[in-house]
Amino acid sequence: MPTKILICDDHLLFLNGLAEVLHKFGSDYAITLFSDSKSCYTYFASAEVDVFICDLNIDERDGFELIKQFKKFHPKAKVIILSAYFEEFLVQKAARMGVYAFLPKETPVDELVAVIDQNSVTLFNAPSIKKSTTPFVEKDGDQLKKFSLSAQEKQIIRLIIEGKTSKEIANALFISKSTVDTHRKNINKKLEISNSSSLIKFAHENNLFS
Amino acid sequence: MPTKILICDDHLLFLNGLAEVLHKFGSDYAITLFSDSKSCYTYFASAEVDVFICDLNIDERDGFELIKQFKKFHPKAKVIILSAYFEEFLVQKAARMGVYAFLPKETPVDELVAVIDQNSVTLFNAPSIKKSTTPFVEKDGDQLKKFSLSAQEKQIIRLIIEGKTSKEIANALFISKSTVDTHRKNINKKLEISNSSSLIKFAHENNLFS
DNA sequence: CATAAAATACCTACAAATGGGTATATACTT
DNA sequence: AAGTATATACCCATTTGTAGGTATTTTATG
Repeated sequence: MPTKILICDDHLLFLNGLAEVLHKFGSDYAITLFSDSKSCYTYFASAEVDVFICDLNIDERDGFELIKQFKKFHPKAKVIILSAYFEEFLVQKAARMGVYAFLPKETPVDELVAVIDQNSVTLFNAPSIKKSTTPFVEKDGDQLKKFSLSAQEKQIIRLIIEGKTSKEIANALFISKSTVDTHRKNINKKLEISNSSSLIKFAHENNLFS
Repeated sequence: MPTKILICDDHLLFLNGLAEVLHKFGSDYAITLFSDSKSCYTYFASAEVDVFICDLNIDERDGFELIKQFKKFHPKAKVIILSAYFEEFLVQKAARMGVYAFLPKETPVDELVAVIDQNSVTLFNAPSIKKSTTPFVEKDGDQLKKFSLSAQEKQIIRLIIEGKTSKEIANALFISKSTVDTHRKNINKKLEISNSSSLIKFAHENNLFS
């Protein structure tokens, strides 16, 4: 009996490519593909699935939400996240949700196949995962410590610098906009500033990013 | 004679998948793969390449730099960027560098194959790219410099970067706040952005000041 | 001179950010 | 056990920014 694999990723080239690669290098797989979360949702509500492979950003939506829904229908299926990002909080959240594996997209094919086929492996300590670099933290601890910004605050600063709005940051971090606003408030208070341009200026002057 | 394609992307699964898919759905291709920029660089310095497909973020490095080096050795080759991001300045920069196509990773396979095989098509107005409406690009590669900012606009950008509010800028320049708002509006329209963080990001990435 | 570009300024409306407060739960430290 | 820090989330009100429109004046350029 083939292993029923469901893959959802809005990057079509990746989606098609992954399917090809799994067919070629994998075992006996029956693979179903979706490039949008909606049709994917309606599918897994009515079909058998052994392994669910998905990205975290599918058509601007929360991949975790999709996984949560998926697990209602297939509590015993393996869920494998293939993500390009390795922020700590993403991995932690995935682990809390009972996700089977959190792998980077630069995972070798044979490793992915092994994760799909084998049942014993623990998957959150894959070698690739250790690369996870958090831009602010390791820098010059001195200058930053006097402002004592928390990890989450730094994370939010980074997203502000990238041009994200509070709403977008909330979605990216899976928290409420209210919480983002609270963090921004605290950040501004700590740094004694009153707008995001000054925040970015501060970040530049303190070499917060490479 | 096969089309010699060189692909560089640090997402191994994507890299392998893309190669498989091109072999299956494409024409006569000779495909070479690299997952890191260094070995890729040494390769294209000594081999023939017709089409160079790459990502913009390869092992934390600037894909543009890699492309620049590539074009020294293969000025006539097609360069195709497959990116997950469509920030305006990225597309602009790519066009200025003479990149042949800037496609999203969610491009259908047949479309990518068409871009590789055909020579007549202009590739910045591929259907997929229209999702991120880019007026410059549709008007051919020439008018890309058309985001020309006036002196006053640059002056205002400078003050925004310094953390000034519109009211403060108005006082500093002895003009009305309404006028400052109008300028900001025009700036955002020209740069196709919608908040000041993105403006600052743009300014830094294009070395407007420094 | 005529025309285009730039700079000026206002109106309306809505979105986003800021700053004050409160509140709960958790985690870590002393 | 008590205190501190952190993360979460909401209330309120105000300020700031964004985006559409229109319109006048100045400047530059062919």
